[in-house]
Amino acid sequence: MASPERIRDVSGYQIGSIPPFSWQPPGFRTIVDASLLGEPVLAVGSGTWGNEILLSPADLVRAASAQAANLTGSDLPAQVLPAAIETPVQSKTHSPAAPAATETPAIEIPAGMEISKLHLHIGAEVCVRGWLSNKRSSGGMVFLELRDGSGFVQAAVERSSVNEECWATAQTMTRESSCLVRGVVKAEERAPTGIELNASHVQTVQIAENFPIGRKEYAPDFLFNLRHLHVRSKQPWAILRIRDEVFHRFTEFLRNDGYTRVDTPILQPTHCEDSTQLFQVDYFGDPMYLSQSGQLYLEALLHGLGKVYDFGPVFRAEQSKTRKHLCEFWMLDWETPFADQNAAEDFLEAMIKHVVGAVLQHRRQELEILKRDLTALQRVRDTRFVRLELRNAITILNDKYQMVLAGDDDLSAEAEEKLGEHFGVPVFVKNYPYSTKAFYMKHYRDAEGVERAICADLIAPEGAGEIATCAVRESSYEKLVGNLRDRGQSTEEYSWYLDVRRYGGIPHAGGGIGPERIVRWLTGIHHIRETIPFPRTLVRRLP
RNA sequence: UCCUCAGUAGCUCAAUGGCAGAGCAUCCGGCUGUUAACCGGAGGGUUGUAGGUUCGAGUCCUACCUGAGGAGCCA
Repeated sequence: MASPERIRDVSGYQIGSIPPFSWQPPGFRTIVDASLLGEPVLAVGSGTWGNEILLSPADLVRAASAQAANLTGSDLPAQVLPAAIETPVQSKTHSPAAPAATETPAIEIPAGMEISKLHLHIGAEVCVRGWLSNKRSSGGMVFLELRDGSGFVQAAVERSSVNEECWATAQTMTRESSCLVRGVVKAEERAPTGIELNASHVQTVQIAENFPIGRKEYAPDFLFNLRHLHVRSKQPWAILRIRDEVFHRFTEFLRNDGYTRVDTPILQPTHCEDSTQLFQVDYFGDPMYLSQSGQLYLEALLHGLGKVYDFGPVFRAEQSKTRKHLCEFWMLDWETPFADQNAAEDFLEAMIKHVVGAVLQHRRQELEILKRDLTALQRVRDTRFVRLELRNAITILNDKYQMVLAGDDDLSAEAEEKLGEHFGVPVFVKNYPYSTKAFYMKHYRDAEGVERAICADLIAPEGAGEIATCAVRESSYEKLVGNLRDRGQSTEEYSWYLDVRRYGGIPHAGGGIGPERIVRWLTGIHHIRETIPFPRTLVRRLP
């Protein structure tokens, strides 16, 4: 099989590129030889954009190999191909009536090139398919700032180098119109991204109406009312791409470590946490509740599948109105058999570092758009997290930050911020009083007679606050029953959960992560509602 | 749920109790290297709602609505 370098040398194209059909490198003119005609991924199109051929990376490898064997001298395929293979042209609408103004017109869709890959094709003629995110003009020049989801690029349209129709299109195209722009890719330091498309052909797919969001600062309420349109802007783009990276890298880490993803029910008959408020729904006449955590189900699954995690939306009807709370958010719970608290903390730390490292590596452009301080994230990636007993954390806060906290007070938002500021890396605050924690946590009586849960909250720096939590679960049937009774809870409601302890119970530990809080922290974004495509908060239910 | 603040053009904001203003956006015109381009012109108003004080209220008072920030709770 040919190496990527070999393919590039022979063809002048990198793996993954989409050479136009008319392209004919020396000694390689019949790239599509007879042996390739049978490949289903091969597609040739002919339309206003010229004859074009789409090749997958695998095709390129095969093509380069084939060239070495038998390409020389054969020129049959050039005549055979267009008739032999169907064109990838979108079928036209059959409606005899003229389309309404807002209807997307039937057009021939040319092969396109993602903006994020343009830098690999300097000098090539390509077609960018996307939207006009902004437009600037200067006499005989129009600069089209294009967006296709993968990135942003500026196309320069010069009056003297396009036809009348394309010039008129470029001049009159409105912001957010969908369009096809063909041109030669070139390095251009005057362009915002250093790369520019020298446009030869401009065509609109649909002219956009006057877009309600301009290029300026707006109040949050205005933007969230238009969230369905705001997601086209650069800041949401950067945040949601970092969100994607975070979500992906968590599941990647867990899978690589042998964890099985198991999904827990969203409709649940009981509370998982005993403190938070639930959304109630009517379930064929009976009350059910939207999940606030899959934790209890995950513990049952652990006894069948070993290392497990779940990842999905959860719902809390708390009257919380802060920049750290959503009513609908995603939660990742994991559970590890035969693990103790130290193992849970080490695992959580490794997982967070994996995610932070991946975001630094793969989402650099997005972090720069958000003007994020990278050194703070690099320090997190490279430094061991702090581990601290709650009482020691309180001593630090009282001594160094003039706070007045008792030995077993829960940490306030201000206390969390000070703690993050003090260390500059995430801090595990360990062993809270059991009375403030959930009934399923294993607990012990300390030297001063305080009943403490074996647990830790992970507090992130830079004002991010609590981003994750982990704990050892109570594995004794009798003690769990006692925990529920002490709190006045019905053991009948939790009978299935208690049942798990009766058949080969084991010590185990696990935790929960709030990915949106991680995203808020990594992006440095002020409010958590920016970290989810369509936020649900106390005051927001639309769009 | 509690505390604090805000609401004026499509958007961001001005306006001592005395004529309702600017920038951006939109439309028209100009400019062959723009970077939220720039320059010239035009259109655009039930000042959140209801009531009150006053010769006169965007401005003062009361209630309500909406939003923002913070608290508690949590991921």
